[in-house]
Amino acid sequence: MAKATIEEVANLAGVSPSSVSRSLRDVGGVSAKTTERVRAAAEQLGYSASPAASRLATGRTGTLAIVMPNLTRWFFAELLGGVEQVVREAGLDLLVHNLGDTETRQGYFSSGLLRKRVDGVLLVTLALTEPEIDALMALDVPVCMVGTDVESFSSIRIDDVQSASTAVRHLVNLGHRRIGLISGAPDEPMHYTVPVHRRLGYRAALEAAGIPADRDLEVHGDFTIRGGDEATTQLLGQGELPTAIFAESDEMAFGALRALRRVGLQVPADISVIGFDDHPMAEYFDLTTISQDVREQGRQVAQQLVAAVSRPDGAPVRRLHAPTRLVVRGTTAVLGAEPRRAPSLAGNRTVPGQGAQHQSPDKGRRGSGPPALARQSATDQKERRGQRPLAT
Amino acid sequence: MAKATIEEVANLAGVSPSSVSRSLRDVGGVSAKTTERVRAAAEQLGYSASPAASRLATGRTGTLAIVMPNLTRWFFAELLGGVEQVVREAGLDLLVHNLGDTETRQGYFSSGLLRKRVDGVLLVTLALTEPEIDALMALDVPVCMVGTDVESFSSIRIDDVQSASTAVRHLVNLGHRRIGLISGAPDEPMHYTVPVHRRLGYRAALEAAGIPADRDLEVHGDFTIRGGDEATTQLLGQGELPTAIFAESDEMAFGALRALRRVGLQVPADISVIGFDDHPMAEYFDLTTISQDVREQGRQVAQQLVAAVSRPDGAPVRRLHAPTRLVVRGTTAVLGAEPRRAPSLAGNRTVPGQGAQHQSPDKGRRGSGPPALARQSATDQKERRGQRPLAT
DNA sequence: CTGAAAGCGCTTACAG
DNA sequence: CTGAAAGCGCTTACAG
Repeated sequence: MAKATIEEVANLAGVSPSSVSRSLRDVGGVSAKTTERVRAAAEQLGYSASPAASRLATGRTGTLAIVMPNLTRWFFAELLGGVEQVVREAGLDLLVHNLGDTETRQGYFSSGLLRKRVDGVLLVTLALTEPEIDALMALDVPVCMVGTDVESFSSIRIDDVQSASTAVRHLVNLGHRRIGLISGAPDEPMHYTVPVHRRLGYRAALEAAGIPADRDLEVHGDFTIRGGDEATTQLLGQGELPTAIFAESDEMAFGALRALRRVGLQVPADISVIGFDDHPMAEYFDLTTISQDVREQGRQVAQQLVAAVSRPDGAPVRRLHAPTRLVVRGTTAVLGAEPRRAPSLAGNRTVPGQGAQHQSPDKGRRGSGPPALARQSATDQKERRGQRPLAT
Repeated sequence: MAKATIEEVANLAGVSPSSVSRSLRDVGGVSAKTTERVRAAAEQLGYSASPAASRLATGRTGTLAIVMPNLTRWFFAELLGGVEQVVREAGLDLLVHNLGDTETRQGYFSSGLLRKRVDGVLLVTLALTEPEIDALMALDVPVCMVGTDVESFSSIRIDDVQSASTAVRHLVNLGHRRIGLISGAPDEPMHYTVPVHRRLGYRAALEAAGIPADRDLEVHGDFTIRGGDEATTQLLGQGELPTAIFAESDEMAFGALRALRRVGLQVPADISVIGFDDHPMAEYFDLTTISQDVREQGRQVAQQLVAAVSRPDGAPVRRLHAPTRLVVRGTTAVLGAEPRRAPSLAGNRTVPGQGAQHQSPDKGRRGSGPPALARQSATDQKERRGQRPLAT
């Protein structure tokens, strides 16, 4: 029953397969009466067209692929959630490919694993090499990217440089001048651009504030909790302590908080910490951070790809910037301020992190909390003034 | 070039399409010389067979689908990681379907979204209704399940009842008798069985210890941090305090820790907390918990499905049990023991949680830490003796 | 070992 | 509006 063919439906309805095909796809050119009869017959037989046969006949696969370097880390899982939703609602299939290790990536794009198999490809935080770009273009289908971009393809990404600058400027505005950086691994095989850009933002903000660079304050944390912990320990082990730390990801910031607690340093009384991402646990730790709506980025890039796929003439290359915003919580404070206050679970204040090209309609998680406390102070004012983008 | 057909390859190699097809698929019955010529021609043209055409001709799609109620929560992302790896290595495509909301689930299985589209289906923590089971069987392809099971399909799952009992027994063995339960939502639309089973295990362990049930000690936490926080607050607001809490997930345990800290209760000096899952953050919080290797479960069930798919005669139904183990960290202690020790980051002791049917070969994350400290004590001894499974 | 031919189940000009 | 026919690009008995 589940295996009914178009011919069986045609026989039952007393029409030709052509009419069945036309009726079921709503392409018009069929009388209402025929359509009705076909619908009934199809329903009765539980018929749905064989995707393989349709694909062969039309040349369109009705399938998109998302290619990611990781499936389990928060960013990637969240992004996948947004993408899947849009793709499903568009009635397309979504293939998931994980390029977790270098071997898998090696030759992946030229291997023909995608060839003739998908109508469009979504690349996530992959910095492409020239041969990889060529192989993708040879696929002759729309390609969109998240988190990175190249000349030929559409993309969506946050401005990592600006956003990192905003984070560091927040610390500077609080009076900090000795600010440590915990960066992701700079030389790993996937060529992530994120650590490079966030470091640039860090340095730019320092320079703009007239603070001389000190390479001893830049340590590596591998984007993990453990890495952040170890990097912080390294930071604390060398000469004069920093009064603030910027971690390029919240997970590294968590590690930093642990390392600081272990040696008895109070946050933010002794040292301020700011992260990046607004990971679900960031609120738990009352962590000041740069927030980005990853799920929304997934939705938007998926919409873009879905639209591109249905255009016979190639879609124009569009480069979207997703907004970020500074979320001030309890782990940052004025340099040398009075001892710690009681930890506050509510009361996040949010400030736009950069020129927002569009505003996310989804405020879900945050919106469900208690109303923000009004914590106005001179510090806040200073912070707000500091929000003008740096000329980078 | 990427669009070469089998005919073009045949022409270039000077053979028939039949020979090309046979050569490229290694089915034998072709001379070495022909194979060689075909390989060269295919390579030169960058040829790979059109999946749509192959599928139509063979009736096999080379595709598996994984159907999940959620993509972003840790458990699901981790499982997907394990599944994707095995499926990719088997040379099959993986389609991801998210049944996040009730509407999407409504009619999903009968909708024909899977029909003629996949060679096998993986269902994750979905408690199926009878109509859903029927619709799946009508698909006439192998179906495997994770976390739940039904008569007709193969599955892998941990023993939630036994494992929850192990958790509560751990508390009982430490002298606790007034033990609160933070359970997941019992009546949500997805019909998760996990909260039901873990609650059964909780009650069974209490009963086996001769501790009378007290329904006031059972509260709901929605499987989220916030839910765990609120549930704990509820628990603290009613009469005599519990001396220990079992949270049915680590995330709810995190929420509990936060609520306890907020009211100034010391863990474990004033109150013990045990979670469930061994979430990546559990180690961070030094949380005693029940550990399961979710990625390995994904690998195993994927292997099972891959094997079933390649068997023309249906594969036998097999029900695997994945092991769990009690991981004793710093949030549980003997009732009324001396005040808190310094928090320890290393030094987890692990004890088998239940009769392990197979042993996970992957000890990755845990193995990379510092060597375990020897923290032998009377408590440990008691705990070890307590590991015999309850007759549930 | 090799190839001609039929067939998989659709879609889509084309003719009426 | 409707249908016969060709074609999408493979695979696989079948005959040699």
